[in-house]
Amino acid sequence: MDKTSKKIIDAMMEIILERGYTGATTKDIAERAGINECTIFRKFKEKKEIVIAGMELPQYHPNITAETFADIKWDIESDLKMFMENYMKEVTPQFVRLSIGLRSPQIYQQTAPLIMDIPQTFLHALTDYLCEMKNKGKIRDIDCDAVASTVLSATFGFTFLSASFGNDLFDLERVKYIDSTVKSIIGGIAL
Amino acid sequence: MDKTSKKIIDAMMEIILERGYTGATTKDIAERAGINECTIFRKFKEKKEIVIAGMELPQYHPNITAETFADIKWDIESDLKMFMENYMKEVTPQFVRLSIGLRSPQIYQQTAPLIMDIPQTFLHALTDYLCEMKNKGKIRDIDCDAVASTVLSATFGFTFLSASFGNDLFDLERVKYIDSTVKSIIGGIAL
DNA sequence: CCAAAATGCAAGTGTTCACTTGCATTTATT
DNA sequence: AATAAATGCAAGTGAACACTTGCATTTTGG
Repeated sequence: MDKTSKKIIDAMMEIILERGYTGATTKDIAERAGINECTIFRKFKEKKEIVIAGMELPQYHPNITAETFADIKWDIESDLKMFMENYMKEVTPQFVRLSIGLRSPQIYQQTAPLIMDIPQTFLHALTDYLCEMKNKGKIRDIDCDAVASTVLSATFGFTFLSASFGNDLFDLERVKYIDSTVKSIIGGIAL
Repeated sequence: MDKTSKKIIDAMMEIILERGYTGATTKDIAERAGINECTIFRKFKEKKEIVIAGMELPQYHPNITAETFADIKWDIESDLKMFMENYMKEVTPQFVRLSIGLRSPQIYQQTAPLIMDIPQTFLHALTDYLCEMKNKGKIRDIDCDAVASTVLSATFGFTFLSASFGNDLFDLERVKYIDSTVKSIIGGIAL
């Protein structure tokens, strides 16, 4: 990846964050990248391609793979926390806001698979983990798919709502949220 | 609200669902509404106004108020289910997809408060409920804010992810998800 | 039936946008 | 130093878009 292309991608991503995909005009991109507008089209066939190329950079594509959740201790509390923490470490508020911009209908077809990949990886890893824990007899006889869905939704939901509405909605730190969520799901809130 | 304005709003909302706000051109809107383009501007000062007017219609604005969650039985299991079910009844997949379109930067400033209002109402109602349950000695001595945040996130997360990715992500019915989530949070999954 | 209001129709305006072209200049490679 | 590749510059193109105007026609309400 040459420097010029990188500058173009960076500028595009910055502006998508601020004003969305359609709000990112090639003129603006060129200005922010400090290059000439026509250079954009020497590097990329069309505007769309900038985003697609950008999403392939690790910088703009949270590195969530099976290995992200490999540090398992076979202790349900610390492991669930690890799952949630490692997800939130990769899926930053900035990426969430960016991914909203990447949902622009003009590019969604191309970006959707890459966006969906993240929850999917989380879900599979967690489901596998819970099943193993069940087999080991370390947790109750639960529906692993369903519980994994709950943890994913709780993790994604908090991440998304925090990124969208900031402290206007939640009056709660990430660490405290994870701690409380894990405790509830493990120990329950009933008497 | 006269019939013509309603037709314009309906057409606009339909197209936003399909192609987003910027993808909804006034020409398209007029065509789908079966009226002339210039009529749009006789009814609305500018394109933005169509969306704003639309969001004030109950049809396009989930009716989530304190009363939505008023049917409390003071039984933690059925009440939590009620909270989640009533949220999901109002916040349909269609509204979620629409609300993604309503995040277009050109209109987000106006639409954001109306969108944020929904999780906020849920959160307040649930926090109040949990505190009362705690005072009644019907649940453990939990952090009500934190647990309410977990339930909101789990509810919103599932709704949003389902609406976004459909069955490609979750292989799970709404009812089953709610049931499993509530059971986990109440009873825990630990031995 | 009549007047007023609403809508249609057709044409147009000015702007913005993605994308192009031809040529001059800079930068990198050998 | 010579050559080739990358970039700048300036101007432009054609299309699409939000929004307008003037006038004819239809619909509505008293």
